[in-house]
Amino acid sequence: MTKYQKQTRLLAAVDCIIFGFDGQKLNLLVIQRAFEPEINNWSLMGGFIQTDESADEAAVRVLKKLTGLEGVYLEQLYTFADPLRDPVERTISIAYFALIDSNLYKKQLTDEYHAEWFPLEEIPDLIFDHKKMVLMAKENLRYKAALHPILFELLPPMFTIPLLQSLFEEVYETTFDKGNFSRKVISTGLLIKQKEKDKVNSKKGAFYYKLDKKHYKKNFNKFLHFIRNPEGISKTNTSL
Amino acid sequence: MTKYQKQTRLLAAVDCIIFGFDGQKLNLLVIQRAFEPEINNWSLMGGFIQTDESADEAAVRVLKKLTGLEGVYLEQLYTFADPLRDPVERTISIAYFALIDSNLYKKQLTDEYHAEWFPLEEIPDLIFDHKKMVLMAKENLRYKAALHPILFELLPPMFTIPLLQSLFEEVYETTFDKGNFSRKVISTGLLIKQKEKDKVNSKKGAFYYKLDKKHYKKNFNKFLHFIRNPEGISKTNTSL
DNA sequence: ACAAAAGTGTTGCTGGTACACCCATGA
DNA sequence: TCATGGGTGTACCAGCAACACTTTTGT
Repeated sequence: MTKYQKQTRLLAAVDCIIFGFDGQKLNLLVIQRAFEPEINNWSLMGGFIQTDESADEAAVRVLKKLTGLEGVYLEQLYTFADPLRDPVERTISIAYFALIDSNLYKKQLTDEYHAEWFPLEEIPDLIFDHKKMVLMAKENLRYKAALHPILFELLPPMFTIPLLQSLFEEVYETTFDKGNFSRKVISTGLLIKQKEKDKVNSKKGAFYYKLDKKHYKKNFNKFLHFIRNPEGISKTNTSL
Repeated sequence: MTKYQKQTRLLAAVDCIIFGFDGQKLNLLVIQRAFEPEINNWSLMGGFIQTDESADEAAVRVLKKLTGLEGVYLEQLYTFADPLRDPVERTISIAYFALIDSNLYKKQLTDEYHAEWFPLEEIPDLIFDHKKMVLMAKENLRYKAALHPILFELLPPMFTIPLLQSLFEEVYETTFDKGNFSRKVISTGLLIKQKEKDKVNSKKGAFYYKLDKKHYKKNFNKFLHFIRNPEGISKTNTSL
Protein backbone atom coordinates (compact mmCIF):
# COMPACT_ATOMS: atom_id res chain seq x y z
CA MET A 1 0.00 0.00 0.00
CA THR A 2 1.35 3.44 -0.88
CA LYS A 3 1.50 6.31 1.54
CA TYR A 4 -0.86 9.26 1.76
CA GLN A 5 0.56 11.78 -0.69
CA LYS A 6 1.27 15.46 -0.26
CA GLN A 7 0.46 15.65 3.43
CA THR A 8 2.58 17.30 6.08
CA ARG A 9 4.21 15.01 8.60
CA LEU A 10 4.85 16.48 12.02
CA LEU A 11 6.13 15.62 15.47
CA ALA A 12 3.86 14.36 18.22
CA ALA A 13 4.75 14.60 21.88
CA VAL A 14 3.16 13.93 25.23
CA ASP A 15 3.41 16.27 28.21
CA CYS A 16 2.48 15.28 31.74
CA ILE A 17 0.82 17.56 34.24
CA ILE A 18 1.72 15.82 37.49
CA PHE A 19 -0.17 16.78 40.63
CA GLY A 20 0.91 15.68 44.06
CA PHE A 21 -0.41 16.21 47.58
CA ASP A 22 1.99 16.27 50.50
CA GLY A 23 -0.61 16.40 53.23
CA GLN A 24 -0.69 20.19 53.19
CA LYS A 25 -0.53 21.63 49.72
CA LEU A 26 -1.35 20.56 46.23
CA ASN A 27 1.79 20.70 44.13
CA LEU A 28 2.87 20.45 40.54
CA LEU A 29 5.96 18.54 39.46
CA VAL A 30 8.05 20.29 36.80
CA ILE A 31 11.53 19.81 35.44
CA GLN A 32 14.30 21.90 34.03
CA ARG A 33 14.47 21.36 30.32
CA ALA A 34 17.73 19.69 29.31
CA PHE A 35 18.07 20.82 25.71
CA GLU A 36 17.66 23.81 23.45
CA PRO A 37 15.59 25.83 22.98
CA GLU A 38 14.70 27.13 26.43
CA ILE A 39 17.37 24.97 28.01
CA ASN A 40 17.25 25.09 31.84
CA ASN A 41 13.84 26.72 31.90
CA TRP A 42 10.94 25.15 33.76
CA SER A 43 8.88 22.74 31.74
CA LEU A 44 6.41 19.92 32.08
CA MET A 45 7.92 16.48 31.78
CA GLY A 46 7.35 15.24 28.27
CA GLY A 47 8.73 13.35 25.34
CA PHE A 48 8.21 12.52 21.73
CA ILE A 49 5.96 9.63 20.79
CA GLN A 50 8.10 6.81 19.47
CA THR A 51 7.50 4.76 16.35
CA ASP A 52 5.82 1.76 17.90
CA GLU A 53 4.18 3.37 20.84
CA SER A 54 0.70 4.76 21.44
CA ALA A 55 0.21 8.10 23.15
CA ASP A 56 -0.91 6.37 26.34
CA GLU A 57 2.21 4.24 26.33
CA ALA A 58 4.37 7.29 25.77
CA ALA A 59 2.77 9.05 28.72
CA VAL A 60 3.30 6.04 30.98
CA ARG A 61 6.91 5.80 29.85
CA VAL A 62 7.60 9.48 30.40
CA LEU A 63 5.97 9.43 33.82
CA LYS A 64 7.93 6.40 34.88
CA LYS A 65 11.17 7.85 33.59
CA LEU A 66 10.75 10.84 35.84
CA THR A 67 9.16 9.40 38.96
CA GLY A 68 9.94 5.71 38.83
CA LEU A 69 6.25 5.08 39.48
CA GLU A 70 3.91 2.75 37.66
CA GLY A 71 0.17 2.14 38.00
CA VAL A 72 -0.40 5.81 38.55
CA TYR A 73 -3.66 7.58 37.78
CA LEU A 74 -3.11 9.02 34.33
CA GLU A 75 -5.66 10.47 31.98
CA GLN A 76 -5.52 12.11 28.60
CA LEU A 77 -6.44 15.75 29.04
CA TYR A 78 -6.34 17.60 25.75
CA THR A 79 -4.35 17.89 22.58
CA PHE A 80 -2.57 21.14 21.86
CA ALA A 81 -1.96 21.64 18.19
CA ASP A 82 -1.36 25.31 17.54
CA PRO A 83 1.02 25.46 14.57
CA LEU A 84 3.36 27.85 16.39
CA ARG A 85 3.34 26.34 19.84
CA ASP A 86 6.88 25.00 19.49
CA PRO A 87 9.23 27.48 17.82
CA VAL A 88 11.64 24.83 16.59
CA GLU A 89 9.31 22.90 14.42
CA ARG A 90 5.70 21.96 14.32
CA THR A 91 4.87 19.62 17.19
CA ILE A 92 1.50 18.69 18.53
CA SER A 93 1.36 17.78 22.17
CA ILE A 94 -1.07 15.38 23.79
CA ALA A 95 -1.30 16.48 27.40
CA TYR A 96 -1.90 13.95 30.17
CA PHE A 97 -2.62 14.62 33.77
CA ALA A 98 -1.43 12.43 36.59
CA LEU A 99 -2.23 12.22 40.29
CA ILE A 100 0.30 10.87 42.74
CA ASP A 101 0.99 10.81 46.45
CA SER A 102 3.85 13.26 46.39
CA ASN A 103 5.57 11.56 49.31
CA LEU A 104 6.36 8.69 46.98
CA TYR A 105 8.32 10.86 44.61
CA LYS A 106 10.34 12.51 47.34
CA LYS A 107 12.14 9.22 47.74
CA GLN A 108 13.41 9.29 44.18
CA LEU A 109 17.08 10.05 44.30
CA THR A 110 18.33 9.77 40.75
CA ASP A 111 17.07 13.10 39.66
CA GLU A 112 18.64 13.66 36.30
CA TYR A 113 15.89 16.12 35.41
CA HIS A 114 16.25 18.65 38.24
CA ALA A 115 12.61 18.10 39.00
CA GLU A 116 10.89 20.18 41.61
CA TRP A 117 7.50 20.45 43.30
CA PHE A 118 5.82 23.84 43.22
CA PRO A 119 2.64 24.75 45.11
CA LEU A 120 -0.10 25.56 42.64
CA GLU A 121 -0.09 29.26 43.49
CA GLU A 122 3.64 29.60 42.99
CA ILE A 123 4.26 27.96 39.67
CA PRO A 124 7.11 29.63 37.80
CA ASP A 125 6.98 30.59 34.15
CA LEU A 126 6.85 27.53 31.97
CA ILE A 127 8.01 27.07 28.40
CA PHE A 128 5.78 27.14 25.33
CA ASP A 129 2.10 26.68 26.15
CA HIS A 130 2.74 24.60 29.26
CA LYS A 131 1.13 27.16 31.54
CA LYS A 132 -2.07 26.86 29.56
CA MET A 133 -1.91 23.10 29.96
CA VAL A 134 -1.52 23.43 33.70
CA LEU A 135 -4.47 25.79 33.92
CA MET A 136 -6.65 23.43 32.01
CA ALA A 137 -5.51 20.51 34.13
CA LYS A 138 -6.33 22.43 37.29
CA GLU A 139 -9.83 23.17 36.06
CA ASN A 140 -10.28 19.61 34.98
CA LEU A 141 -9.16 18.34 38.36
CA ARG A 142 -11.80 20.43 40.11
CA TYR A 143 -14.43 19.47 37.62
CA LYS A 144 -13.77 15.79 37.75
CA ALA A 145 -13.15 15.54 41.47
CA ALA A 146 -16.56 17.05 42.12
CA LEU A 147 -18.08 14.13 40.26
CA HIS A 148 -15.73 11.19 40.74
CA PRO A 149 -13.59 9.85 43.58
CA ILE A 150 -10.26 10.65 41.97
CA LEU A 151 -8.70 12.65 44.79
CA PHE A 152 -8.01 9.43 46.64
CA GLU A 153 -5.26 8.92 44.08
CA LEU A 154 -3.35 11.74 45.74
CA LEU A 155 -3.37 10.12 49.17
CA PRO A 156 -1.33 7.31 50.69
CA PRO A 157 -3.04 3.89 50.92
CA MET A 158 -4.09 4.64 54.49
CA PHE A 159 -5.47 8.05 55.33
CA THR A 160 -7.76 9.73 57.79
CA ILE A 161 -10.95 11.54 56.95
CA PRO A 162 -9.64 14.87 58.21
CA LEU A 163 -6.72 14.49 55.80
CA LEU A 164 -9.11 13.77 52.94
CA GLN A 165 -11.10 16.81 53.96
CA SER A 166 -8.07 19.04 53.93
CA LEU A 167 -7.31 17.80 50.43
CA PHE A 168 -10.80 18.69 49.23
CA GLU A 169 -10.51 22.06 50.93
CA GLU A 170 -7.18 22.65 49.23
CA VAL A 171 -8.56 21.72 45.82
CA TYR A 172 -11.73 23.81 46.12
CA GLU A 173 -10.17 26.62 48.13
CA THR A 174 -12.94 26.53 50.70
CA THR A 175 -13.84 24.80 53.95
CA PHE A 176 -16.39 22.13 54.72
CA ASP A 177 -18.25 21.25 57.89
CA LYS A 178 -16.28 18.39 59.39
CA GLY A 179 -19.31 16.48 60.63
CA ASN A 180 -21.17 16.59 57.35
CA PHE A 181 -18.03 15.87 55.36
CA SER A 182 -17.25 12.78 57.35
CA ARG A 183 -20.78 11.41 57.12
CA LYS A 184 -20.97 12.06 53.43
CA VAL A 185 -17.69 10.44 52.57
CA ILE A 186 -18.49 7.37 54.67
CA SER A 187 -21.94 7.08 53.08
CA THR A 188 -20.34 6.53 49.69
CA GLY A 189 -19.38 3.05 50.84
CA LEU A 190 -15.94 3.54 49.34
CA LEU A 191 -13.98 3.47 52.57
CA ILE A 192 -12.93 0.61 54.83
CA LYS A 193 -12.29 1.61 58.41
CA GLN A 194 -9.03 0.39 59.93
CA LYS A 195 -8.34 -0.43 63.55
CA GLU A 196 -5.45 2.00 63.91
CA LYS A 197 -5.65 5.70 64.55
CA ASP A 198 -3.42 8.51 63.50
CA LYS A 199 -2.38 10.23 66.71
CA VAL A 200 -0.02 12.75 65.19
CA ASN A 201 -2.52 15.42 64.39
CA SER A 202 -4.80 15.25 67.39
CA LYS A 203 -4.96 13.90 70.91
CA LYS A 204 -8.07 11.85 70.35
CA GLY A 205 -6.68 10.44 67.13
CA ALA A 206 -8.48 9.86 63.83
CA PHE A 207 -9.16 6.43 62.40
CA TYR A 208 -7.35 5.40 59.27
CA TYR A 209 -9.34 4.30 56.24
CA LYS A 210 -8.45 2.42 53.09
CA LEU A 211 -10.13 2.64 49.71
CA ASP A 212 -12.41 -0.27 48.89
CA LYS A 213 -10.97 -1.07 45.46
CA LYS A 214 -13.96 -3.18 44.48
CA HIS A 215 -16.50 -0.50 45.20
CA TYR A 216 -14.19 2.10 43.74
CA LYS A 217 -14.70 1.15 40.13
CA LYS A 218 -18.35 0.33 40.62
CA ASN A 219 -19.11 3.60 42.32
CA PHE A 220 -16.92 5.70 40.09
CA ASN A 221 -20.01 7.25 38.59
CA LYS A 222 -22.28 6.99 41.59
CA PHE A 223 -19.97 9.47 43.28
CA LEU A 224 -21.42 12.07 40.92
CA HIS A 225 -22.28 15.36 42.59
CA PHE A 226 -20.09 14.91 45.60
CA ILE A 227 -19.37 18.60 45.60
CA ARG A 228 -22.62 20.30 44.77
CA ASN A 229 -21.82 23.73 43.50
CA PRO A 230 -18.10 24.03 43.04
CA GLU A 231 -17.05 27.57 42.29
CA GLY A 232 -14.91 28.46 39.37
CA ILE A 233 -15.02 25.09 37.73
CA SER A 234 -15.66 24.77 34.08
CA LYS A 235 -15.34 22.23 31.40
CA THR A 236 -13.79 23.61 28.27
CA ASN A 237 -16.72 24.99 26.35
CA THR A 238 -15.65 25.39 22.79
CA SER A 239 -18.22 26.57 20.33
CA LEU A 240 -16.14 27.28 17.29
CA MET B 1 17.29 26.99 14.98
CA THR B 2 17.83 23.40 13.88
CA LYS B 3 15.14 20.79 13.98
CA TYR B 4 14.65 18.12 16.63
CA GLN B 5 16.87 15.26 15.50
CA LYS B 6 16.07 11.59 15.11
CA GLN B 7 12.39 11.78 15.87
CA THR B 8 9.59 10.20 13.89
CA ARG B 9 7.32 12.56 12.01
CA LEU B 10 3.79 11.36 11.45
CA LEU B 11 0.46 12.41 10.03
CA ALA B 12 -2.19 14.14 12.11
CA ALA B 13 -5.85 14.17 11.18
CA VAL B 14 -9.13 15.30 12.65
CA ASP B 15 -12.31 13.24 12.57
CA CYS B 16 -15.74 14.63 13.34
CA ILE B 17 -18.47 12.78 15.16
CA ILE B 18 -21.52 14.73 14.05
CA PHE B 19 -24.77 14.25 15.95
CA GLY B 20 -28.06 15.57 14.70
CA PHE B 21 -31.64 15.50 15.99
CA ASP B 22 -34.51 15.49 13.54
CA GLY B 23 -37.30 15.85 16.08
CA GLN B 24 -37.62 12.12 16.54
CA LYS B 25 -34.31 10.35 16.60
CA LEU B 26 -30.71 11.16 17.37
CA ASN B 27 -28.61 10.52 14.29
CA LEU B 28 -25.00 10.32 13.27
CA LEU B 29 -23.71 11.81 10.03
CA VAL B 30 -21.21 9.62 8.17
CA ILE B 31 -19.78 9.65 4.67
CA GLN B 32 -18.55 7.16 2.13
CA ARG B 33 -14.81 7.33 1.98
CA ALA B 34 -13.62 8.59 -1.38
CA PHE B 35 -10.13 7.11 -1.56
CA GLU B 36 -8.16 3.97 -0.83
CA PRO B 37 -7.92 2.11 1.43
CA GLU B 38 -11.49 1.23 2.36
CA ILE B 39 -12.85 3.28 -0.51
CA ASN B 40 -16.67 3.52 -0.44
CA ASN B 41 -16.91 2.23 3.09
CA TRP B 42 -18.64 4.24 5.80
CA SER B 43 -16.40 6.64 7.65
CA LEU B 44 -16.50 9.70 9.85
CA MET B 45 -15.86 12.94 8.03
CA GLY B 46 -12.25 13.89 8.56
CA GLY B 47 -9.15 15.36 7.05
CA PHE B 48 -5.46 15.88 7.55
CA ILE B 49 -4.27 18.87 9.53
CA GLN B 50 -2.67 21.35 7.16
CA THR B 51 0.62 23.12 7.62
CA ASP B 52 -0.65 26.40 8.99
CA GLU B 53 -3.74 25.25 10.72
CA SER B 54 -4.49 24.26 14.29
CA ALA B 55 -6.52 21.15 15.09
CA ASP B 56 -9.53 23.30 15.95
CA GLU B 57 -9.28 25.10 12.65
CA ALA B 58 -9.01 21.82 10.80
CA ALA B 59 -12.14 20.52 12.52
CA VAL B 60 -14.08 23.65 11.65
CA ARG B 61 -12.90 23.45 8.05
CA VAL B 62 -13.81 19.78 7.71
CA LEU B 63 -17.23 20.29 9.26
CA LYS B 64 -17.97 23.22 7.01
CA LYS B 65 -16.80 21.36 3.94
CA LEU B 66 -19.33 18.63 4.61
CA THR B 67 -22.31 20.52 5.99
CA GLY B 68 -21.81 24.09 4.88
CA LEU B 69 -22.43 25.12 8.48
CA GLU B 70 -20.42 27.50 10.63
CA GLY B 71 -20.74 28.48 14.27
CA VAL B 72 -21.64 24.95 15.16
CA TYR B 73 -21.07 23.45 18.59
CA LEU B 74 -17.77 21.64 18.26
CA GLU B 75 -15.60 20.22 20.96
CA GLN B 76 -12.38 18.27 21.05
CA LEU B 77 -13.19 14.79 22.29
CA TYR B 78 -10.11 12.63 22.44
CA THR B 79 -6.95 11.85 20.53
CA PHE B 80 -6.52 8.39 19.10
CA ALA B 81 -2.90 7.48 18.59
CA ASP B 82 -2.60 3.74 18.37
CA PRO B 83 0.36 3.06 16.06
CA LEU B 84 -1.65 0.64 13.92
CA ARG B 85 -4.95 2.48 13.73
CA ASP B 86 -4.43 3.45 10.09
CA PRO B 87 -3.00 0.59 8.01
CA VAL B 88 -1.49 2.88 5.38
CA GLU B 89 0.84 4.81 7.56
CA ARG B 90 0.98 6.07 11.07
CA THR B 91 -1.65 8.74 11.63
CA ILE B 92 -2.94 10.11 14.86
CA SER B 93 -6.47 11.38 14.86
CA ILE B 94 -7.87 14.13 17.02
CA ALA B 95 -11.57 13.41 17.29
CA TYR B 96 -14.10 16.24 17.60
CA PHE B 97 -17.74 15.97 18.31
CA ALA B 98 -20.33 18.31 16.86
CA LEU B 99 -24.01 18.94 17.56
CA ILE B 100 -26.31 20.27 14.88
CA ASP B 101 -29.97 20.60 14.11
CA SER B 102 -30.13 17.90 11.49
CA ASN B 103 -32.87 19.70 9.57
CA LEU B 104 -30.25 22.25 8.57
CA TYR B 105 -28.10 19.69 6.87
CA LYS B 106 -30.94 18.12 4.97
CA LYS B 107 -31.03 21.24 2.87
CA GLN B 108 -27.47 20.76 1.68
CA LEU B 109 -27.60 19.67 -1.92
CA THR B 110 -24.02 19.47 -3.11
CA ASP B 111 -23.29 16.18 -1.52
CA GLU B 112 -20.00 15.16 -2.99
CA TYR B 113 -19.35 12.89 0.00
CA HIS B 114 -22.40 10.63 -0.16
CA ALA B 115 -23.15 11.57 3.38
CA GLU B 116 -25.97 9.93 5.26
CA TRP B 117 -27.70 10.14 8.61
CA PHE B 118 -27.97 6.94 10.61
CA PRO B 119 -29.99 6.50 13.82
CA LEU B 120 -27.63 5.74 16.68
CA GLU B 121 -28.81 2.15 16.99
CA GLU B 122 -28.32 1.41 13.31
CA ILE B 123 -24.86 2.67 12.60
CA PRO B 124 -23.12 0.56 9.95
CA ASP B 125 -19.59 -0.72 10.24
CA LEU B 126 -17.12 2.12 10.13
CA ILE B 127 -13.50 2.13 8.98
CA PHE B 128 -10.47 1.97 11.26
CA ASP B 129 -11.28 2.86 14.88
CA HIS B 130 -14.17 5.15 14.01
CA LYS B 131 -16.70 2.98 15.80
CA LYS B 132 -14.72 3.41 18.99
CA MET B 133 -14.77 7.15 18.48
CA VAL B 134 -18.53 7.13 18.06
CA LEU B 135 -19.00 5.09 21.20
CA MET B 136 -16.88 7.47 23.19
CA ALA B 137 -18.71 10.45 21.74
CA LYS B 138 -22.06 8.93 22.67
CA GLU B 139 -20.92 8.43 26.25
CA ASN B 140 -19.52 11.89 26.38
CA LEU B 141 -22.76 13.36 25.09
CA ARG B 142 -24.71 11.70 27.87
CA TYR B 143 -22.17 12.68 30.43
CA LYS B 144 -21.93 16.28 29.44
CA ALA B 145 -25.61 16.81 28.72
CA ALA B 146 -26.44 15.72 32.26
CA LEU B 147 -24.33 18.59 33.52
CA HIS B 148 -24.49 21.31 30.89
CA PRO B 149 -27.16 22.71 28.59
CA ILE B 150 -25.62 21.43 25.36
CA LEU B 151 -28.61 19.57 23.96
CA PHE B 152 -30.13 22.89 22.92
CA GLU B 153 -27.49 22.87 20.18
CA LEU B 154 -29.41 20.04 18.54
CA LEU B 155 -32.67 21.98 18.32
CA PRO B 156 -33.88 24.72 16.02
CA PRO B 157 -33.78 28.29 17.39
CA MET B 158 -37.42 28.00 18.45
CA PHE B 159 -38.59 24.83 20.10
CA THR B 160 -41.24 23.60 22.48
CA ILE B 161 -40.61 22.04 25.86
CA PRO B 162 -42.18 18.73 24.84
CA LEU B 163 -39.72 18.60 21.96
CA LEU B 164 -36.83 19.27 24.31
CA GLN B 165 -38.16 16.56 26.57
CA SER B 166 -38.31 14.04 23.76
CA LEU B 167 -34.69 14.88 22.95
CA PHE B 168 -33.63 14.22 26.54
CA GLU B 169 -35.64 11.01 26.54
CA GLU B 170 -33.97 9.94 23.32
CA VAL B 171 -30.49 10.67 24.66
CA TYR B 172 -31.03 8.94 28.00
CA GLU B 173 -33.29 6.20 26.70
CA THR B 174 -35.85 6.80 29.39
CA THR B 175 -38.95 8.90 30.05
CA PHE B 176 -39.49 11.87 32.31
CA ASP B 177 -42.57 13.22 34.01
CA LYS B 178 -43.74 16.05 31.76
CA GLY B 179 -44.83 18.31 34.58
CA ASN B 180 -41.61 18.06 36.50
CA PHE B 181 -39.53 18.29 33.34
CA SER B 182 -41.21 21.47 32.22
CA ARG B 183 -40.90 23.17 35.61
CA LYS B 184 -37.28 22.18 35.94
CA VAL B 185 -36.22 23.39 32.54
CA ILE B 186 -38.02 26.70 33.00
CA SER B 187 -36.47 27.18 36.43
CA THR B 188 -32.99 27.25 34.88
CA GLY B 189 -33.79 30.71 33.56
CA LEU B 190 -32.31 29.75 30.23
CA LEU B 191 -35.50 29.93 28.20
CA ILE B 192 -37.46 32.86 26.85
CA LYS B 193 -41.12 32.15 26.23
CA GLN B 194 -42.49 33.19 22.84
CA LYS B 195 -46.01 34.29 22.02
CA GLU B 196 -46.57 31.64 19.37
CA LYS B 197 -47.54 28.05 19.89
CA ASP B 198 -46.76 24.93 17.95
CA LYS B 199 -50.10 23.42 17.05
CA VAL B 200 -48.85 20.54 14.98
CA ASN B 201 -48.30 18.06 17.74
CA SER B 202 -51.29 18.74 19.95
CA LYS B 203 -54.66 20.43 19.94
CA LYS B 204 -53.93 22.71 22.82
CA GLY B 205 -50.57 23.65 21.34
CA ALA B 206 -47.25 24.10 23.14
CA PHE B 207 -45.52 27.45 23.51
CA TYR B 208 -42.29 28.01 21.67
CA TYR B 209 -39.19 29.00 23.61
CA LYS B 210 -35.86 30.48 22.59
CA LEU B 211 -32.55 30.10 24.34
CA ASP B 212 -31.45 33.10 26.35
CA LYS B 213 -27.95 33.44 24.92
CA LYS B 214 -26.80 35.74 27.71
CA HIS B 215 -27.80 33.40 30.49
CA TYR B 216 -26.59 30.45 28.47
CA LYS B 217 -22.92 31.10 28.93
CA LYS B 218 -23.32 32.34 32.47
CA ASN B 219 -25.34 29.32 33.51
CA PHE B 220 -23.31 26.80 31.58
CA ASN B 221 -21.98 25.42 34.82
CA LYS B 222 -24.97 26.20 37.00
CA PHE B 223 -26.89 23.69 34.92
CA LEU B 224 -24.83 21.02 36.68
CA HIS B 225 -26.82 18.02 37.86
CA PHE B 226 -29.74 18.54 35.55
CA ILE B 227 -30.10 14.82 35.20
CA ARG B 228 -29.51 13.39 38.61
CA ASN B 229 -28.53 9.80 38.16
CA PRO B 230 -28.05 9.11 34.50
CA GLU B 231 -27.64 5.42 33.83
CA GLY B 232 -24.81 4.06 31.83
CA ILE B 233 -22.83 7.22 31.60
CA SER B 234 -19.15 7.24 32.25
CA LYS B 235 -16.22 9.45 31.72
CA THR B 236 -13.23 7.60 30.39
CA ASN B 237 -11.48 6.36 33.48
CA THR B 238 -7.97 5.52 32.52
CA SER B 239 -5.68 4.37 35.23
CA LEU B 240 -2.70 3.15 33.29
C1' DA C 1 -68.93 16.24 23.99
C1' DC C 2 -64.79 13.93 23.92
C1' DA C 3 -60.01 12.86 23.33
C1' DA C 4 -55.42 14.21 23.71
C1' DA C 5 -51.64 16.71 24.92
C1' DA C 6 -49.97 20.95 27.67
C1' DG C 7 -49.28 22.52 31.77
C1' DT C 8 -50.39 23.45 37.18
C1' DG C 9 -51.15 22.11 42.15
C1' DT C 10 -50.08 19.49 45.95
C1' DT C 11 -48.02 16.35 48.99
C1' DG C 12 -44.69 13.50 51.01
C1' DC C 13 -39.95 12.30 51.14
C1' DT C 14 -34.82 12.62 50.64
C1' DG C 15 -30.91 14.41 51.66
C1' DG C 16 -28.16 18.37 52.69
C1' DT C 17 -26.81 22.28 55.96
C1' DA C 18 -26.02 24.36 60.23
C1' DC C 19 -24.72 23.94 64.54
C1' DA C 20 -24.90 22.12 69.25
C1' DC C 21 -23.03 18.63 71.56
C1' DC C 22 -20.23 14.57 73.26
C1' DC C 23 -15.72 11.87 73.12
C1' DA C 24 -10.85 10.64 73.77
C1' DT C 25 -6.57 11.97 75.05
C1' DG C 26 -1.96 14.51 75.84
C1' DA C 27 -0.03 17.91 78.35
C1' DT D 1 -8.69 19.48 84.24
C1' DC D 2 -8.52 21.82 80.30
C1' DA D 3 -7.68 22.42 75.52
C1' DT D 4 -7.95 20.27 71.03
C1' DG D 5 -9.45 18.09 67.27
C1' DG D 6 -12.57 13.82 66.07
C1' DG D 7 -16.89 12.49 65.60
C1' DT D 8 -22.38 12.19 66.54
C1' DG D 9 -27.23 14.03 67.07
C1' DT D 10 -30.73 16.71 65.51
C1' DA D 11 -33.75 20.08 63.59
C1' DC D 12 -34.77 22.65 59.77
C1' DC D 13 -35.33 23.44 54.87
C1' DA D 14 -34.88 23.11 49.65
C1' DG D 15 -35.81 20.56 45.99
C1' DC D 16 -37.52 16.72 43.74
C1' DA D 17 -40.69 12.67 42.41
C1' DA D 18 -45.23 11.13 41.99
C1' DC D 19 -49.50 11.83 40.48
C1' DA D 20 -54.03 14.10 40.50
C1' DC D 21 -55.98 17.72 38.38
C1' DT D 22 -57.15 21.74 35.07
C1' DT D 23 -56.72 23.90 30.50
C1' DT D 24 -57.10 24.32 25.58
C1' DT D 25 -58.64 23.10 21.30
C1' DG D 26 -59.47 20.05 16.97
C1' DT D 27 -62.63 16.80 15.50
